[in-house]
This record gives sequence, structure tokens and C-alpha cells, in this order.
Amino acid sequence: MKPRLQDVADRAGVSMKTVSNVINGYVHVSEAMRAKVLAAVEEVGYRPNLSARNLARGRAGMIALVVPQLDMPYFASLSMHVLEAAEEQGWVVLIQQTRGDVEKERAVLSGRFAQRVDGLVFSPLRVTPDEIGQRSDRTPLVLLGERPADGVADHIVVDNVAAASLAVSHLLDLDRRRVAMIGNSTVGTDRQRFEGYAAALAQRGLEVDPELIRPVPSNRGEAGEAAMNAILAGPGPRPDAVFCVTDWVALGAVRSLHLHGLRVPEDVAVVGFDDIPYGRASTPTLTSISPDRAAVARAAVASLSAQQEGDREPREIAVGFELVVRESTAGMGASAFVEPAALDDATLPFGRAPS
Amino acid sequence: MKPRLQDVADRAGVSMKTVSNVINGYVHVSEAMRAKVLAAVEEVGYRPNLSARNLARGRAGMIALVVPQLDMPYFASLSMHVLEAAEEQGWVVLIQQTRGDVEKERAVLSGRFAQRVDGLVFSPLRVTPDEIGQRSDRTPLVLLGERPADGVADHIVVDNVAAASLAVSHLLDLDRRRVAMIGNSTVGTDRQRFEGYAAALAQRGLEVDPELIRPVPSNRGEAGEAAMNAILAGPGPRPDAVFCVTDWVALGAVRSLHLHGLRVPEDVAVVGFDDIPYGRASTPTLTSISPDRAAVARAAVASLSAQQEGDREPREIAVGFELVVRESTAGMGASAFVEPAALDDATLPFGRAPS
DNA sequence: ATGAAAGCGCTAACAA
DNA sequence: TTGTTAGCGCTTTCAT
Repeated sequence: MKPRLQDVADRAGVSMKTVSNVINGYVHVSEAMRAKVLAAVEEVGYRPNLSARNLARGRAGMIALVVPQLDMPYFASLSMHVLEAAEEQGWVVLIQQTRGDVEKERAVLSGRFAQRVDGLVFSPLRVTPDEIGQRSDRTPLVLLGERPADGVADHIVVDNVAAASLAVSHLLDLDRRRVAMIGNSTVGTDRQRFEGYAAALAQRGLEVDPELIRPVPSNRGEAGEAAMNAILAGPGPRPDAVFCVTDWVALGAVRSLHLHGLRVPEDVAVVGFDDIPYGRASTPTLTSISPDRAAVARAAVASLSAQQEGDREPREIAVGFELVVRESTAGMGASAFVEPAALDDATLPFGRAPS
Repeated sequence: MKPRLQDVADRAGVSMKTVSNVINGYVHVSEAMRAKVLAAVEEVGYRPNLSARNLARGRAGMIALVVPQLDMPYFASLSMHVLEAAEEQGWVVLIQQTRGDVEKERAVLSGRFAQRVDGLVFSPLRVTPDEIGQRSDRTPLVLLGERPADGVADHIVVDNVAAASLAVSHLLDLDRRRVAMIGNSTVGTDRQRFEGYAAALAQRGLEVDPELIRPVPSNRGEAGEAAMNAILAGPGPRPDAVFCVTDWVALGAVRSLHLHGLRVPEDVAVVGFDDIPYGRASTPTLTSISPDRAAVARAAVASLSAQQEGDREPREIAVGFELVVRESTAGMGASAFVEPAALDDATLPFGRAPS
């Protein structure tokens, strides 16, 4: 049926081994030989059978990417990059969704997986570092973002403190002085972002006003809207800027401001976090911290490769980010839709990862 | 190392074949035997090696999903559903992006693929039905949405005419009489949506006013914004409603209306197409046609299964859709963020596909 | 530098 | 109903 390695060997008049050597880029093959084999490959239209190759090599040929939900813009974009990074390593990516279900997350950790995989890129929402540390499965694992990893596995992170600080400094640079924050100041990633927020204020000699901090029960738009409503209903003078822990939350805050008849950014400037594509299409377009997702993806895949090679020291790996300035802080004059191709325009580079 | 079929057989004191029978759900196995084998599977912690299974069965164990770009909300959501549908068939999904590159699309068609796959779910942007018809590769193929297929392969579609007609009828029900359309009236999917638009108008005895129709060079937000600007700059009285061929375009139109000081929906009602998640977070939230993506995904996977079983008659398969009414037509009083869980609320059911 | 042959773990004829 | 065994297509010692 489909041409096999043997067919190529026959056509070229050599052994399977030689063909295999050529295909796998083994160095000690004469140029003439290589050319001859390659020609034969062309002629018969050969393409390797990955199932067989993986069986022989003792690997699965795929890794799993476990995310809460693929239709969340951040994870959609991240997945795109993981796909690309994994392809370079000859890995196919099996994407699995947890939808924030603890049981599903546990199942993933304990290796109860539909398929056997060479590695696991996991973006947990619920499981604790303890649980992760105690897992029995030996599949290489790398954790993404959000929850702390406490050294139980490789962990790819952006420097949330620095990023938040950059975002808030941008607001202060615009002469805003009452900068609110929507997000939890005591827990997880939000806490780090709060630290950055506080640090930026401190740098200008400003104090944190607890009235201006509102936690959100979830990172959804409606939560952001409710939190903004609460802030506006507070006793003190109205804030002139808001830093939101995610873009979804920021979109909700913008909505609330709108409904209160306040203009963004004239009355209140808004900055988000994540740089989801929608931030480019909203009215106004949304200023946001943009994690270098491509770098996250590359680092994750590289980590799995390294672990497969036997490297089992858990590391924390930081990747870069940028502040993308759009209308929600810079005003309507800034730019309209800033779509990917033109993304560089309104961008302040920052801490790009070396690789 | 990892337990193999033989290990289970040894543990249970039976042959590999018996274990294989149990694992694959072969019917003629005694209950006692089955229980014994299952116990042994548990004890040794066995999980099948898919590479080996696929090699033996002569299948790849995966299908490819080829989309323009994974971080576009529509495709992100679609991918999510394809993942789920494929999993039920024991298929892993390899996602590949074309980014609208004709060459990449051609490569896919001609089977120049990184991996060998059992089937291809392809959402083309550029290649013509002719090219598709002439492909030499015999891998089962199913086409999604957009471009017509002309009977060269299975094709999953929503009834664009009916959907557009429903959207426009909704506008007319709100007593709008000057309904504009942003989208190309002469080509591809847009043409079908135009037909629906025209049909809805005709049903009320209204005529199509060419002044109110604007094509867009792309389905991006900025194109929608430009088109809306053009319509507003037109000579006749201003429209009181707009039907946009995609949500991105609609978001751009909303933006344009905003910048012109017009209120949505009081002055101009807007309806989009696709129901991208952002439509739930925008201000105002966006009324839209929501294709039944889960059904699209199921139908696509089912098509590949059927083709694998030897069914090679190309079919056109229609799936259902709904009109999701939100603020851009119903007004701010309607509802705030309508997120998935609560999605049913503001929904008019329509033409759900049988399966 | 190239060839011969032994598996990788599983499925499916064929036997029993 | 269960067991035996020959491949599936490739990689990889071990020879040459």
C-alpha cells in the first residue's frame, strides 16, 4: 500500500539501514549515497510511519497540553505557540481541557490519561503544589503560570511583580494619582501583581488606599464589572485609573465605567493583563501587559526535552513581557485596531527572555 | 519498565489474546474471565501503548485539524469541540495552522504532512474547490464552513441563508426599516448571507438599497469600522440597523458608531455572525448568530469515520444555529455579561440539527 | 560506510 | 472461548 522504508531501499539498491541513516540525518553517509537515497524517497513518495518509529524508539511522539479551556483567548493563543514549539521537537500535541474541574486535574497528575505521552504541559487551576509534589507518575511535567509550584516541578512564569509594576507606573506616568486595583491582594498570582502595584506606588511616594482595592471571585467580565461598581460606590473621591488583574476583568470594569457615564481614559484610565485579542477590538482598545506567550511555549517544550534527557532538577523559568499601550490609557487618538501584524507600533519592549 | 500486555496476561494466568479481547471489548468473553483480567490490569497498572496498537491496526490514531489560526475565537471554540468529538473515536487531534497561506493549504491537500493521519478536517480560506477535487492524496477529508465544496468532499455547513434571514428578521421585528449590511454581496459565504438578508427584507416588502451594502476586504475589525464609516458618510438617511457578516466586523462597526456619537442600539442596532466569546464582553454585548459548533465538530468527525469505513460519496451536511439576542439589539436593559452557563436565557432556538 | 537481523508492544489470523 | 504466532514499519545493535 503506502511505500515503506524497504521500498525506498529496494529502489535505491541499498539496505534499510542506509535509508534510515539518511532520513535521520546520521552523519557518516557519503554525499553520493545520500543523494541517491533522497532521490528514491522522492520517487516512491515515501513518508515515515510515525507509529512504527515511535514504537521502535520507545517514545510516544506526543505530549499533552492540559489547559482549563481552549476557547479562552489566553489559552487559545498559548496552545497555538505550544503547537509550534512542539512540532520542532517532532512532538504532536494532545490538548486536554479540565474546565477547572479538580478531579480532572488530579486525573492528569496521576497519569490516568487517555494516551501515553512523553510529557505534560499543565496549566493548573485547582490542585495544590503538595498534590503535585506527591504524584507517583514519572512522566515529565512542566507547570505554567498562575499557581506557585514550590519547586515540585519545572515552572514557567512571567515576573508578575515586575509586570504589574510596569503597568501601574505607566498609569502614574500619565499623572494619575488615585489608581485602583481590581484583583485579590492576598492570594496566588494576584498577590504578586498586587505587590507590583504597591511597589510602583511606593516608588512615587504614594500610599495604598484599601478602599481602592477590590478582590474578584473569578477572572470573568461580570466580576470585574461588579468590582468596579463597588469601587465607584465607595466613600472617597473617585479613582482616575484602574489596574485589573486580567483583561476580562478590565473589560468588565470598562463596561461599568461606561454605564456610570464615565469616559475611558479621560475620566478613568484602565489597564489589563494578558493581552487577549479582544483587547484590540474593544472600545476603547485595551492597554495591557502582554506575556511573551511564544517564549512560554518554547520554554515549556524545552523543559520537557531536558527532562526526557534525564534532567530532573525542578527549575523556575522566567519569560519576558511587554506593556502594550492602547486607547484605554492613551486615548482615542492613539490608534484604532492594533492587529497582530502591526503590533509593534504601540509597544514598549521589556525584559524579553534571552532565548 | 512499563507493564505490557504480556505482563497482564502473566498476572492473570491467561494468554495475551484473552487480555486483548477484554481490553478491546470483544463480546465472547466469560464474565469471570473479564473480571479476572480487569483485576490484573489494575494490579500491574497497565495502559496500552498506542503506538504499538496503531501500528498493528494499520492506522495512525490521529486526525489533523487544519484551521487558519488557533487564536481566532471561532476556531479556538471549534477546535475545542473537535477535540472532544475525536476523543470519542479514539482519535488524537493534530492541529495545524495555515494563517491563510495558500501554499500551506495546498501542502495540506497534497498530503505533504508532518505526520501520517487517518483523516483531515480542513477549514480552507484560499484553495478552490477545483484544487480540492484534483488532489491525489486519498486521506479522508472533510471541509468546514466558508467556501463552497462543489461536491468534491464532505462539507459541513450552517444554512447561511436561513441564519442571515433570521438575524435580519430580528432587526425588522424591532421596527428597524433601514437595515444596512456589511459584507460582500457577491462572493462565497457572504453572498449566501446577503441572500438571507435580501429575503428577509423582501418578506416585509422592503427593497435592498445598494447604498446600505458595503463589502469588506477582510473580516477584521478595522474593515468593519471602515465600512461603517463609509455607510455613515453616504448620501441617504442614516441606517437604523446593521447586519454584519462576522462578529469581528460587527465589533468594528460598533466602534465606528461610537466614534460618530451614535448609540447602539438606540440609534443603530447591530447584529453579528459567529457568536465569538468577545461578543459577551463587549460594550454593548453583541447580538449574533451562533452556529452549533459542537454539531459541526461531531459531524466532521463522524464524516471521517464513515469515510474510513469506505463511504466515499461526498455529502453536504447542514448543522443548526441560534440567534443569541444581546444588548446590541435589545438594549442595555437586556442583560450584562451572558457567559456560557447562562447562555440559554436570551436565546431563540432554531434549526438544531437532528443528531 | 553499509548490511543483516532482532526486537519495540500490540492485533488478528488461525488453531485448538 | 482461549491460545499461538506471524507480522505492522521502523530503529538499532552487531557485523562487515
